[in-house]
Amino acid sequence: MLSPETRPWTMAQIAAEAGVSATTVSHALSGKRPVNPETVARIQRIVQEHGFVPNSSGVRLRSGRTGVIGLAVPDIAHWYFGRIAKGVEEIANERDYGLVICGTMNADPRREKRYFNMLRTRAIDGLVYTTSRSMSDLDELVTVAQGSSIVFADEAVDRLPEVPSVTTTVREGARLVGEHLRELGHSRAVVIAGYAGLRSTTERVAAFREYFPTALTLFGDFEQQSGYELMGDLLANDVAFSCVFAHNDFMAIGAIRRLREAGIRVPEDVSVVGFDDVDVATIMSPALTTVRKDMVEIGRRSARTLFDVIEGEPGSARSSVLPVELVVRGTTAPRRD
Amino acid sequence: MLSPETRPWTMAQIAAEAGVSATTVSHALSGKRPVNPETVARIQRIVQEHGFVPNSSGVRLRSGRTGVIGLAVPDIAHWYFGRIAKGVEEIANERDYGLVICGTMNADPRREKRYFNMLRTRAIDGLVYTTSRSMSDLDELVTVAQGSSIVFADEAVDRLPEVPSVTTTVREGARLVGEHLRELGHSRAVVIAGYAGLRSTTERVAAFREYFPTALTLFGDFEQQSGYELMGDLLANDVAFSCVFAHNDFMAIGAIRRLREAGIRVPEDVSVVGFDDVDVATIMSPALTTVRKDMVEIGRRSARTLFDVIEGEPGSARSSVLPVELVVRGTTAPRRD
DNA sequence: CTGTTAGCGCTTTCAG
DNA sequence: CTGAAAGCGCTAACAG
Repeated sequence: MLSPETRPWTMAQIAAEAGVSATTVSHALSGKRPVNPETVARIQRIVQEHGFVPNSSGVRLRSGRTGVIGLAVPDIAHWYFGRIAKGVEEIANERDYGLVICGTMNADPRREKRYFNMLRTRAIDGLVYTTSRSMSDLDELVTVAQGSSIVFADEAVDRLPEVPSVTTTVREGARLVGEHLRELGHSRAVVIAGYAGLRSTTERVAAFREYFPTALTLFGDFEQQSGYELMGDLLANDVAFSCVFAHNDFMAIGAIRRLREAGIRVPEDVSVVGFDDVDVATIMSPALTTVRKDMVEIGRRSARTLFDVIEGEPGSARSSVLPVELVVRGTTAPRRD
Repeated sequence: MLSPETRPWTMAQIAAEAGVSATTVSHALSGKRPVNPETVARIQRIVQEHGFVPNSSGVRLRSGRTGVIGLAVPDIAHWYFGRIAKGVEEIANERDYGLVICGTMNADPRREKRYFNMLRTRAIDGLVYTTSRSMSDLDELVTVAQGSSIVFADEAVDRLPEVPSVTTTVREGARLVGEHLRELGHSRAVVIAGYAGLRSTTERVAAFREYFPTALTLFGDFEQQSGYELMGDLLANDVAFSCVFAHNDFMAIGAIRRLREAGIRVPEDVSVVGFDDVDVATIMSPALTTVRKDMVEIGRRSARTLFDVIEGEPGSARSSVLPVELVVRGTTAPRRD
């Protein structure tokens, strides 16, 4: 770019310069076999001088490994997946792996094909896969999963039970919410749920029903707007309720906005609980009662599990389920008639 | 992983199976030279059957290109850098490039070394570099920048004027803020600025001074907490002001929180303006008056510029400066005595 | 239309 | 302690 043609030095050139063979340079740098200290010193000097670093394509072809893992997320700009990415990146970096991010744009098939191919072409050694909705091309994933290193983060895929996953106790989270609202004296609840196709949605709906068996359940898309609109529908239809369980904080925030516009106070008239514990939950006023999921930890754990798959004893990679925690803040209050 | 040893097929094996040479397989797949249609068909079939895809390490070693670009960001989980990443990813994907994300953890030297090395080892073809503070190891960057493809996103580096950058008209943004507050009748302002070492900070401070020449300026770190604390200092010292210009929305939000705790109303008693226009700015109430920067577009433009550097005519890559826009919402109001 | 050869840059036998 | 040679998987020149 700046200098027109700065072809980097090759090991052979360094070797020539040092008056030794490439083999010796290789070993001097890796320490994988004894080399005369003087020779090492000389090589080091020349390496320093030219800023030589072994070309990674050569190393990769030779070793059959890339030193890179992939992370597939629907949208990297999303708070939720950003946190996961942070955790994955942290561990990858620790292990001296690179991380390539594949945005799936909410399951755009062309995009998905692309990172499946990265696995197939051995451009990456493994993949952490996340999704916020049901897969567009599950069949292809099933094929690719054979003989590849994959870990599902946050959401497992039912059809692939053998693939390790890192999930959370969402069922327990929903129970905590139900219990909390019951203790506050509420008896009529509505649920603004996540995607209908996700296991985590089904589980939460079922668990919440243990406390509110007849709770009306509407399915949204995890975006604020959908919480807003679904709440609008509820109000337009005169549904009677004194509390809302939203399957994530963004939808909860949207629902609260809609309630306020209708002159309904939160938490005085209606209690609202979210899920995930986004940053905003503490900023808003009143602060949002929610269920905390440690997204960064999900990322970390997923990456570690992936490395178990890649480097560990066969079968050493185990699925794990991380705990969640109810955080009671200001959007829930005792029922008032 | 699942199947114990599924070594992928090599081109040579496919060739043997098809009764042709590897060369022919290569050309049949790439179309770079005519191949007998029947032969092509046969090869296609075998390729399909075994799910063959050319090993990328081989291709890379041969071609000298990796088909991957890097993105260095302080923290991928941060709203700001997530947006940039989204834009970069979008364009990379469009060009069939992979994107590796390098978290610099706010300029951790070990981390920075790591992705500089990726450039050096030719593990990536180019790098989009962002920073939120002054560089930890500018000298190393200067060295690496020689003969490598780099683009600075969002913040240019003064010592490297030849490196293309994509920035915004922050100066103009600060002027708009000054003008707006003047028009509302304010005469005493304080500034909660960004890192002192950044050009964008200096520029904004200077531009705002055109309207409020004596505005007290405190430097923060772009985090909410710092806006909160700096506002605390201002209050503790009885500084007289009726409006605040914060260099980003998070600090603005922190400052507002602190003002409220002190019983000072926004915007009735004090007007507050942020910068960037984060999602939360619209959610909070009153909604935040701020200056909108299109972060995703910065990402896109940076990636395009990087591809100009990598693939374009030498010298075809140009720095660009994107516009910003004042968004007047609810946290600013006419001065009241 | 097709094959042979060579070589990208590296590491690892095997042989001194 | 060191080197020569082979080969990872692919493709471009050079022959047919």
